[in-house]
Order: sequence, then structure tokens, then C-alpha cells
Amino acid sequence: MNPAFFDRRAVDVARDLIGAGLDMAGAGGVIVETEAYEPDDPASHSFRGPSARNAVMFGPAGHAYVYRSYGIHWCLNFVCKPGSAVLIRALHPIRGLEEMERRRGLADPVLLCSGPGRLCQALGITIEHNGLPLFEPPFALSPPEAEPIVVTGRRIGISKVVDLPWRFGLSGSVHISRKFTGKGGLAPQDAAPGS
DNA sequence: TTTGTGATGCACT
DNA sequence: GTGCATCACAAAA
Repeated sequence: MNPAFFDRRAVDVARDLIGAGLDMAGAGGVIVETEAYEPDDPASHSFRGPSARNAVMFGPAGHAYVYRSYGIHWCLNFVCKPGSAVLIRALHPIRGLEEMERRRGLADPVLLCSGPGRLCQALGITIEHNGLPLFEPPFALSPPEAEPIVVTGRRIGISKVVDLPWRFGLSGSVHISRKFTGKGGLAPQDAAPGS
């Protein structure tokens, strides 16, 4: 997991991030759900060009783009090629469980990191992390240990270009934010044993 | 199980 | 003023 890994199309990076490890200061787990946002993508924050909020998306690849969602939550993205990024939507929590449970105020492992807002709350990610490189603390990324079975589907919560299959998930994982129906995507979500 | 809604900040028209 | 890359909880079915 080096700068070159991120300096590609967000769609490719998003797919390859499934199964990768993500930790923040010792708390985290395995990435099980992502979404890709491209420069010419009306659903992307970068679509209308650089602004104060999305400036990081136009900076170097391999940095964190954090923004406030619905005035309440934070969402974490990994910057890829200029104007593109991958939204990290869900983790399979593994390390630092007590810390994450404390931040979330609940102990259910399924609800701990299954959503972009939940994941940021569990890992303690805020706007303070916006623009930070992913190659040094508090971030710690690690490549997938085995070749994961990846399913695709429609992105969640957007109103434009809703049909693109740019959401990726680990097949069979119970830690994803919503099921992959197979409609906009392909494989059934219960194709592999749970994770 | 599905649908509805309040909370709450800020970018953009 | 409008619309969000969301979440939790209530109510309906």
C-alpha cells in the first residue's frame, strides 16, 4: 500500500481496498464496503471544481478527505487521481473494540462500523484528519491478506447518476451498511460464508 | 419489515 | 432558502 496504489482511478482503488486493513491509532479492522467518486461524476463533491471543502480531493493521492455529512456525521475518503476519491463505508471491526464501543456508545459489532458516519465515530475521525497522509500515524493501512470475493452495486444516498455500479463490498460480510441486492450489481450477497 | 422524520452544519443557488 | 456521499428511533403495516 504505497502512493502508487492510490494514484489510479477511484473505481479501481475502491475495488482493491475491499479486504484491506484500516486502523486509526490501534483501532480498526478490515474494509468491507467502499464507493468510488470520479472527477466527471455529478454525484462527486469534485464535480464543480475545487473549493474550500473539496480542496484535498485535488491534492496528492493517498491522503484523507474528511467532510461533514448532514451536519452531524463525518465521512472518510481516500484521495486517488486528482478530483477522485473512495468513500470508506464500512469496516469489519477487529482491533481496539473497547475503544470503538466507547466512542459509539454501543457494543453491537454489527452496528459498530457499518456505515460511513458510524465508522468515523468509532475510529474518532474528524475534520482534524482532513488532508493527512495515509502512510503514517495515526493511519495504518495494510493490503488484503487473501484475494477477496467482491460484489458491486449502486451507490447509496445520492440523487444523481444513481445507476452506476460504483459501490463495492466484501461478499457475505454482515458488516456492510446495506445489502447488495444484485439489481445494479452482480453477485448475490449471500454467496460466501459470513465474515 | 418498511416507511417516515428530526437532528444539525454548511456549501451552493 | 435548498439539499445533502447519514443515523437512530418511532410508527405503520
